[in-house]
Amino acid sequence: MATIGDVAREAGVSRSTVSYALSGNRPISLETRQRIDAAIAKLGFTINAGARALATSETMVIGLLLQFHDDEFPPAMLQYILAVSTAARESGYDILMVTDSDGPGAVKRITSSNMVDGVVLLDVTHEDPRLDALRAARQPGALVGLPRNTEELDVFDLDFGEAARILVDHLYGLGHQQVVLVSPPRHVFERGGAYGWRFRDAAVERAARYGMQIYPYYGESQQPGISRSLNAILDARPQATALIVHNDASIAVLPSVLHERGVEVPRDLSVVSLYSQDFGRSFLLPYTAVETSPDTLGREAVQHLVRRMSNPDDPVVAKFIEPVLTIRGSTA
Amino acid sequence: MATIGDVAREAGVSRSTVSYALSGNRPISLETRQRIDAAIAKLGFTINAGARALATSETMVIGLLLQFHDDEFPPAMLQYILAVSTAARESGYDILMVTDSDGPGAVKRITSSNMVDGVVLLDVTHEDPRLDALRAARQPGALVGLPRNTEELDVFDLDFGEAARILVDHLYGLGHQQVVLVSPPRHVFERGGAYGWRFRDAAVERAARYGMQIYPYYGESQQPGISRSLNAILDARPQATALIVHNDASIAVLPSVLHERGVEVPRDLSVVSLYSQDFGRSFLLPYTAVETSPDTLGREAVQHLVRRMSNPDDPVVAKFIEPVLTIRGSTA
DNA sequence: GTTCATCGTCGAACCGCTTCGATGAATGTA
DNA sequence: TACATTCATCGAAGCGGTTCGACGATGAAC
Repeated sequence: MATIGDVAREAGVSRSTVSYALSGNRPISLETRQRIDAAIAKLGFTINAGARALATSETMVIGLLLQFHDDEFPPAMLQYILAVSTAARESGYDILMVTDSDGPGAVKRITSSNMVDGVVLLDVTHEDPRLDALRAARQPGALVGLPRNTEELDVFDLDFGEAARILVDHLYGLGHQQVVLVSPPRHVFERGGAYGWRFRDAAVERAARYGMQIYPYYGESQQPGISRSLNAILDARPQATALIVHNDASIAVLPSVLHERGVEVPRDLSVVSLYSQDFGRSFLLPYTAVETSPDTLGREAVQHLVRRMSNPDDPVVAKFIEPVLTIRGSTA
Repeated sequence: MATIGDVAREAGVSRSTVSYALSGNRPISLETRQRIDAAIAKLGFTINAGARALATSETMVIGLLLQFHDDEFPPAMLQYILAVSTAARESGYDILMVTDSDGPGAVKRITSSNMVDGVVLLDVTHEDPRLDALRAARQPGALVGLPRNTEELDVFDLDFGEAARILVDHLYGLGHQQVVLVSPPRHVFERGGAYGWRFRDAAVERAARYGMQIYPYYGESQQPGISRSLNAILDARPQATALIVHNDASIAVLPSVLHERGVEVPRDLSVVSLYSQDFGRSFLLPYTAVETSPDTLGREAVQHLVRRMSNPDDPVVAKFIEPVLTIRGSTA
């Protein structure tokens, strides 16, 4: 493999000159630059990323930390992964994807060994054990999901409270008085997935203000439990005229459950939910829903992370992206 | 950040001694080792991965190359990603996940800059343009998916031909004579996704041998086209008594399509397919199917890759994992 | 015709770690 | 007692880059 030294020799200049030509950090005469370019082409030289990282203390790699919990619906996660990866590449970074079950250990490992310049944490919980490790790290981080303590950390999430209010308002506007809410599985709440209660509490509060009846339930995450629980919920509340589903796994199977029950939307039941456009397309979900925008979220997280790498002392940001309602005609 | 030099000073030994203590490459006296351990603990030293990589020419990182095509069903891909990531970590490697739309460029970039010790290519096509880049690389690669030319390359895939034969045999054994086959979308074939025709050709050949009628169709990859095409296919072949679905997107929506048509499985129609257990669980698929084993495949690919890194001259391997039929009672 | 910048280039030091060869001490052998 | 081994450690060189300070050559300013 050709090194910068080989290029230098071939071009008849010093190594530092080649380096400057490569980085553009100092002026180089046109003629020298051309000789260097020719040498690079001739030798097929590519800069050694590791050596550059050692010299510059910049790896141009971002760590992406995620875990697959049993209580989560994998397809939903993929959209974040892809968004982060794409956004990173646009900023010149590569992605080191880490799925260790030991989250804090993984954060520690990749930060303290200097494998990455920064870290994106997906699916952050209320008391996320990874955060201490992240705070102790030299590298900055960006969180997707809202922890209890956001000190020193940049967080990005959907405004679930507002999402809930938008959906409740929408149903209230149509005259619904009895509403069932399907939340994420109980286990998500226990784990500290704050989006669960942020949404639920806001929905309950808003419904109460309107004098609506709202009946919250936990969903399930694995078949056949998902269908079973949906059926049980619907059986339990026959008088409800609307359903709010805040759970990817449940919404994905809802069409077949409703079909099986002979329930027609929106004639017999109005349905609203939260999911991304892509997710809805994969599963043919025809419901009026708040867009969860994993692509925007992933991209924002990466962009802010990259910015913070160069400006470590910028004020911390907490960005809650605004939920947008997409009307798909599943309410009446 | 503490370096190995700091540790050496703290422990009162030379840097090389610390290095040997860390790697175990030379004997170190118990007493010295303890002093070094104490120093490491006191300073919170972690080895710098970049520097080590530069010195050893081993990054302990594996590149994972994948792309999301519009004609693919994203949830299926995730299982491979997870399997590769987990297996890699078990062997002490991290994963650099690259989703560039320019596949060959991505391979070139991460290999020639020495960012990785090896590469796993997912979803390899018949004439995959990434293979030339891979062959030109110093690092070995492992392919998931079967290209036309496997020279110099280790490949891993399901034995799709055998899978087709197993399914056809199964249907034939039950007395079916008219069978509809839903293949991957046409676009997958055009792109060179060989699993499409490997399966189809074997199924057709086998059916012919038995004197069965088999009607192959392309599926679709995006809703609402998936449901529409399934309906069109079923309309076109009312006399068929069995359905073979070789397409993740189609099988995922099949339950609701059949339900909508009032078709009961297996009373009105027998259905067999190919998908992994996890996939089936996410989507509650009740069909007798061949297990696609993405976890086995991903793990095998990584393990062989790791082996090849240390033994570059081992003979090339092409491993086709044996399809296993899981009976779920969707045939009669 | 000096003096000063500016431009383009070079050499050397450094980033943090590994590894080779050398060295001195301890041990075993004749 | 002398010599050969083995053990534990050290110093220096090297991995492939970047960057700082210096320096000669130009050209501009006075």
